[in-house]
Amino acid sequence: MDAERRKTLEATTRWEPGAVEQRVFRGWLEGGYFHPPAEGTPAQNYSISIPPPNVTGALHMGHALNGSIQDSLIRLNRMRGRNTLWVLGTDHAGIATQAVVEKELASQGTSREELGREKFTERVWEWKEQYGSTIVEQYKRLGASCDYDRERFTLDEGYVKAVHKVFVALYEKGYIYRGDYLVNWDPGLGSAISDLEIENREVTDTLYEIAYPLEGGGELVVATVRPETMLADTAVAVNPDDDRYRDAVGKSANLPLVERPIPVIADEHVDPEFGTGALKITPGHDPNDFEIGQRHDLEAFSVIGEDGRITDAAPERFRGMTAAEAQEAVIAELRERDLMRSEEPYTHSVPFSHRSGKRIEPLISLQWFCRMDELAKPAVEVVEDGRVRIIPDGAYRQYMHGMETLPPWTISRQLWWGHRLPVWYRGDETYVGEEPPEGEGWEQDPDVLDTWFSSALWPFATLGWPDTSTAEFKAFFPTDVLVTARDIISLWVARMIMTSLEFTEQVPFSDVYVHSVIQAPDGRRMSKSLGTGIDPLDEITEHGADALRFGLLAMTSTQDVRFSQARVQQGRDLANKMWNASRLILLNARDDVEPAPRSERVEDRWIASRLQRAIRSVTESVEAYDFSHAVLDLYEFFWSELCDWYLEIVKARLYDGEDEDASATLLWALEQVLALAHPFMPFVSEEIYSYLPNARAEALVVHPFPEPDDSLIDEDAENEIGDAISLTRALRRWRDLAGVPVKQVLGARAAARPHDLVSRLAKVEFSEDGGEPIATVGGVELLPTQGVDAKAVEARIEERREKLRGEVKRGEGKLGNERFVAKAPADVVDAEREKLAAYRSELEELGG
RNA sequence: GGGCGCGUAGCUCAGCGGGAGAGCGCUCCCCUCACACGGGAGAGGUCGUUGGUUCGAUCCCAACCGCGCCCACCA
Repeated sequence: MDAERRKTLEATTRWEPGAVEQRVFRGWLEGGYFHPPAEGTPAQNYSISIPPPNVTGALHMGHALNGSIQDSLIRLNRMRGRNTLWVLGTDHAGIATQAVVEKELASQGTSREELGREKFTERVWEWKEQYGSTIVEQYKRLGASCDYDRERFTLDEGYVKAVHKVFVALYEKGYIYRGDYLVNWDPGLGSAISDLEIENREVTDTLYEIAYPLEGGGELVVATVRPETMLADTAVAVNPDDDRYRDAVGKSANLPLVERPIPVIADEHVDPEFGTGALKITPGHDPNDFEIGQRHDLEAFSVIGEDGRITDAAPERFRGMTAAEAQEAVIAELRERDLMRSEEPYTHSVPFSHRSGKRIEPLISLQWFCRMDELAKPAVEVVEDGRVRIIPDGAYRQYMHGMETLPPWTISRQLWWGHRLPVWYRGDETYVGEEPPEGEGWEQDPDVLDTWFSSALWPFATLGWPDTSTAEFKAFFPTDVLVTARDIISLWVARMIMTSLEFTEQVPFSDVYVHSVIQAPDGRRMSKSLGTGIDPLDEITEHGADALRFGLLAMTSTQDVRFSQARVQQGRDLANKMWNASRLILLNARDDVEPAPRSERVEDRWIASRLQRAIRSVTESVEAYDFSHAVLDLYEFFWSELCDWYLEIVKARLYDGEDEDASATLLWALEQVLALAHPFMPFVSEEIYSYLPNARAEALVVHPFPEPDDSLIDEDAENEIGDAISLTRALRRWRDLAGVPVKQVLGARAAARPHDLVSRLAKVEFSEDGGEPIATVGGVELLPTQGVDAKAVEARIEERREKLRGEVKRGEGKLGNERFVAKAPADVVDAEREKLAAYRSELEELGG
């Protein structure tokens, strides 16, 4: 180490992530470590495609956790020498992006309509060029080792080809079709949306009971919260087993206000217990009614149009009203004609658009759909037979559950930003093809595809598909693992599996790891609009990327978790600890020794052995996607075993400068533990690594990941040092309770002299001096010493005796139980006997 | 309504058949030449309730009480 760097190391007594992280990251980029050659086979290589963030997005806590996990896996495998690719890219996010740009236009006093479609999409592209890389830059701050030279976008040229090919192929198979069906109309967006983009909210409406006069006298009373939709009623349904209405079935009712006869039908769906047991059927505005209508061959039409106004299908006097106005008018007329039977407040859940937040208006609309059943079947099979593993179990069950019923997917959107449907019309003709049709007069369908349609192709479309001969596709597809959160299992994960099987005949990834959703500290959803969001970039600025990564990994589990600032601080503290422990080693170790575990001294064998166990447990945890234990085991080893014990033990030998073993062992252990930590805390570990003498690799990012070496496991050394640690702690406890000042050396005597470290760390001086001991701690007799508070000593001893009496009693009771001795496993009984014996002898040592 | 999961130290969470753990917080002592983002010592829990299985249950089973999520929605 040159003098300049040495000075820096000496002067920097705290890990200061800010400037260092940026510098280290530049070094990685310049080294080209994130940009693997497209060579080798998918089996040899390791690859992950990132769940593409929205171009409009900013890094939130979910991305930060998601990225931390993927980066840990990517770095681990890169260090294992595999050709490793983390595919980066962004999603064009139709609705979100269009909304952002429209907002910008509004502030400039213009609008999408004013610009026209072509100009508008140009503006969106401009916006994308200018701001689209924001989130990508934010991933860099997290330390994400994505391949920034292979960034993809769901609307780039090659990707468009993939989308068209898939659309056309599914159309030709008959899975994709166009038709008039009931869809979820989002009035805020002015577009149809899919079932998966809906959330249900509790709403209090008024439940109206309305009388429908029956043919030949009498009436049927139906209940509804949307009286205006009665204008589109095509039947009244009752349960076939409902005696009350047996006679009515088959008759016809007169639809009030419209004065149109509608049949009374019997259908299982009707719950006789609810309301009056009679249900008005409106196939044009209610999903259940739509189904019932299909079963009974009823006409389906909407009286509320896409513009939210009453259509010509309704009686003239209502036409052109908004739905709300129509509701008032309908209610007024019903009251006037004395057909309103009751009005009660009613709380129920109602669909709202995830996108615009507006209440969904189900209505009949001409849209494109994709049937899912055929695609779903193989996607269930590959998960059942283990070709795709979904971890943890809960997520597996959710996946399976979600696949049970898959209604057709509405794939067309009435937007301008996105993949335009490869569909052209001319008069009654429809042309579907990857290229525009020949001839005059064709008009392309104005709609674009649901963003998830293109996302569903992500793992293979990003690698060159439909061209399966690209080097990237051949080297990296299928990918290894998909890392995501629970909320998009059905929306995205399932569809990727479906399309991949359909078009590449391979699974897109062999593992799906589903991680926690991070909630706000108070347990609510973390969201900007609720004001509960915590910005990961603030955490990075304040505590460093390593701290945030550690914290998030330590938090995550198989269920949702609350964000814990304390865990991030724990990560920050660990980074600082790593930095400082390394300073101690690097500034004092000899640089003329070969880093290697030395076996002369028991404590050197001990740390080597403990390190192997740490490597094993950390490795096993990551491989099982148990990041929290991986990172906490690393913490425990580093802080407690390496720093608190080993460094304190070897310090003197290190300062001494003569001892080669201490330097060799320490430098070796440091290199190993830095490598072990690197996937999780890449910045500190890389920075420290740059100071190592005799470093094995040009950078830690490509240093071999440590593998546990069983030949270094030394149980004798572990026992010996373990005993010494226990004794040291017992002596320190005694000292504290007896009020002996920290600096006061205690005189002591022991039959078998304990390890030197006890003497030094517990400040005890062993001698052969005679004299009556004032206390016995773990076989060590403590001699009278200045500063001992005799009363405290006696109190403490009595306290211990009391505890021992209790333990002895407990042990005797247990062993006195014949059934325990007879039925419990022998080793359990033996252990109980040993414990009892130990307690008895210690109690005796303390004088009863 | 169906499915999944959770109730363990003041807080956030591990543990899941043989004597309760971590981080933070709290108390006491220490600015000891790597680190006060530090070191040493400690207090704190009838492991939601009630039954059951077992020699033994925080851990398995059942019921109940709270809480969360997902799916389907009885108008």
